[in-house]
Amino acid sequence: MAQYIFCKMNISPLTLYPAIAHDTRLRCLLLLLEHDELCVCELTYALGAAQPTISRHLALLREAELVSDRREGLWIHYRIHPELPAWATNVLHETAQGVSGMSPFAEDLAAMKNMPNRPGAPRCA
Amino acid sequence: MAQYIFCKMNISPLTLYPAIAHDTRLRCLLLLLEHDELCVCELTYALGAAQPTISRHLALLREAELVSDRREGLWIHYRIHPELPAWATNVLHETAQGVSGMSPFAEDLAAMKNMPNRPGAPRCA
DNA sequence: GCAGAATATATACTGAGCCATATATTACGT
DNA sequence: ACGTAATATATGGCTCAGTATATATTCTGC
Repeated sequence: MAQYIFCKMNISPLTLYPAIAHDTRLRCLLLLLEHDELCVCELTYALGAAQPTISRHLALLREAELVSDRREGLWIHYRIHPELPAWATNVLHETAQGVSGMSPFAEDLAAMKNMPNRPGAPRCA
Repeated sequence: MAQYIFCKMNISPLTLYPAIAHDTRLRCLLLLLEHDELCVCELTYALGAAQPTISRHLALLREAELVSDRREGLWIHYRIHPELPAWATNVLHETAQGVSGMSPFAEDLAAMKNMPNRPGAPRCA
C-alpha cells in the first residue's frame, strides 16, 4: 500500500526539553536552524568552547535524535534532524524568534559569519 | 505618556526549558493551559503525586515566573503567568498539541475532569 | 471572640542518582 | 604524521524524592 515516505518520528517533550535546557546544546541547535549544516569545528569556533565539550553535547543531541550527522572526509556535518515532528521544529523557531538579538545567541550568529577558513564549501560566504 | 499596560516580561529560554524539562512541571503547565486556574490539591490529585512534591515544583515555576499564584482562603490558585511573552506561550501550545492523546498527559486531563469534590467554584463542571 | 482542631500549602533536610567539565587518550581519514 | 572528531575517566555540582515539620486560614465549641 501507499507508504508515508516522510513519516515523522515520535519525539517526547521529555526528550526535547532536557536536551535544549542546556546552554551549549540550545546554542548549537539555534545555529543549525540558520545554517542548515555545520561541522563540529564550526560549532566549536562559534561557541568558543572546547572541542570535546561540543562533541559530547552533539552526541547527546544525536542520541535524542534531534540532529543527524553526515561524514564527509575529515568533517562530520550535523543538521537538525529532517524527520523532527512539526511541533518540535515550531518550538525551535519560536525560541529563535524569542531570543533574536539577545546574548549569547546573537553573538553566536555573528561569530559564525565571521569565521575565517570555513571548512567545506563556502556555504554561506 | 502612554504606557504599555500589558508589557511582557523578558524570559530566557534557559529559564523556560530547564523548568519544563521535568515531567511533573510540564504536566502541571499543560494542565494549566486547559484549566486556566488550578489549586495545589487539584494538581496533586490529577498527577497522583505527593503534595510536597507538587508544592516544591510549583515553587520553582513561580520563581521562574512561569506561573502566578492567588490566594483565596485556604486555596492557592495557580495559573500560567499572564505576562509570559508570546513565544513562550506558543511553545507551550505547540507542546500541548504535540502530546495530545499521549501518556501521561491525556490521563492527566481525564483525571482532572473526573476529580470529585473540586474545591472552589465549579469552574469547568 | 477566643482556644484548639482541621485543612491546605509551604519549607527544611537528607541521601541517591544524574549531569557537566576537564583532561587525557584513542580512532578515523588524508 | 597531522588534523578532525569521539571516547574514557575522575571529580564536582546539581536535582530529585521522601520525610518531617512549619505556616496560614478556616471551622467549631464554648
